[in-house]
Amino acid sequence: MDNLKTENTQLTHSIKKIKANGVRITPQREIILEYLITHHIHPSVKTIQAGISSKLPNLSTATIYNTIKMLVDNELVIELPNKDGGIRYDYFGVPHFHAICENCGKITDVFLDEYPQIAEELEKATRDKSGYLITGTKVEISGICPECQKKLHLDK
Amino acid sequence: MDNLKTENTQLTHSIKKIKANGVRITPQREIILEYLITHHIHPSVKTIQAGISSKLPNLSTATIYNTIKMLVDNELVIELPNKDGGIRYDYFGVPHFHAICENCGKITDVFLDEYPQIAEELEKATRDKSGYLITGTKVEISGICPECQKKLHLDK
DNA sequence: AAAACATATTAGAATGGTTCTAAATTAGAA
DNA sequence: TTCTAATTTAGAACCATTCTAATATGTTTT
Ligand SMILES: [Mn+2]
Ligand SMILES: [Mn+2]
Ligand SMILES: [Zn+2]
Ligand SMILES: [Zn+2]
Repeated sequence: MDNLKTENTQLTHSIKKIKANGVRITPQREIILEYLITHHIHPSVKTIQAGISSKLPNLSTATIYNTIKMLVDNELVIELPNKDGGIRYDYFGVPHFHAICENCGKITDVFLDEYPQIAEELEKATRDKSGYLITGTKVEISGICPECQKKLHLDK
Repeated sequence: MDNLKTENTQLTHSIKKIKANGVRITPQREIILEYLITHHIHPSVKTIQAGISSKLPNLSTATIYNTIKMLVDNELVIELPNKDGGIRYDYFGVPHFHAICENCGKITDVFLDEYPQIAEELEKATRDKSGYLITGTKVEISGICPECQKKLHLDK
């Protein structure tokens, strides 16, 4: 499995980056970060808590929120707020954008070679037209995922 | 003012579209819709309520939420969930995308002639790679608005 | 190694935006 | 005008997120 090596590398590099910013690594922080690196389901806080409950049975939700805030500040994780009031989280290694199912809420990664150039084009237009100082770009495509198309008899 | 004519036209057409779908028009609904068409600040529910309180002093928040849901179902309004837990709303006449200030929360429209083609390119990639049935696309550029750049002494 | 200090974690309370509920009102059809 | 289904309303309920203050842990200093 080549993914494992990549994910180990990502974990090592992320921890180094965090420490370089003078922030402590704790067992809680490392386990939450590892969960985010190894799970690509764009989990909510509740999903993260359930996913690591065997390793950290007494983990407080406050710690998850605090850790995520730290990871966002360190530009390792992005937030994906949704219409249902919750926020989902994504370890943002390789630039990509998202397809979101309006029926089941699933968030699917879309990797496109041209995406960085497209994002740059949109950012340049924003800079020129609005004068904003740009820090990041987010693209979300709404729709119905293949599984829900079947469920709802929308396929073919 | 040429905007006024456009906005009146948008109001008329929107009401026609709603009625065509068999939905009743009430004073509350018309006033909320008119507010959304004539204000481009991407307001929250609370901002909408404050903005029309002279016309509708007893307007319930439930009615605003219900009306917005109806307008979203009728594809006249889009929702912009944000990281602070709230949702902001946008009458979505001409396709465009948004710049969002991380400091003050302001949402600025960006109109770009090439945007519809770019959105179509991203949607095609999503269809091909993920099999989603696409219903809409959203682009959000994060950054610091010109006013906040001055406040924070980030300008020049 | 021990003490002192700074930082992080925890359980539970507080907050606040959104949704729900049930009674009163109203729009539009007949 | 009468009738009925849809809509509005005030306030309660819900639930994700933030806050609080006590406890625990890590880092640095002696
Ligand atoms: Mn992702
Ligand atoms: Mn807009
Ligand atoms: Zn789905
Ligand atoms: Zn600003």
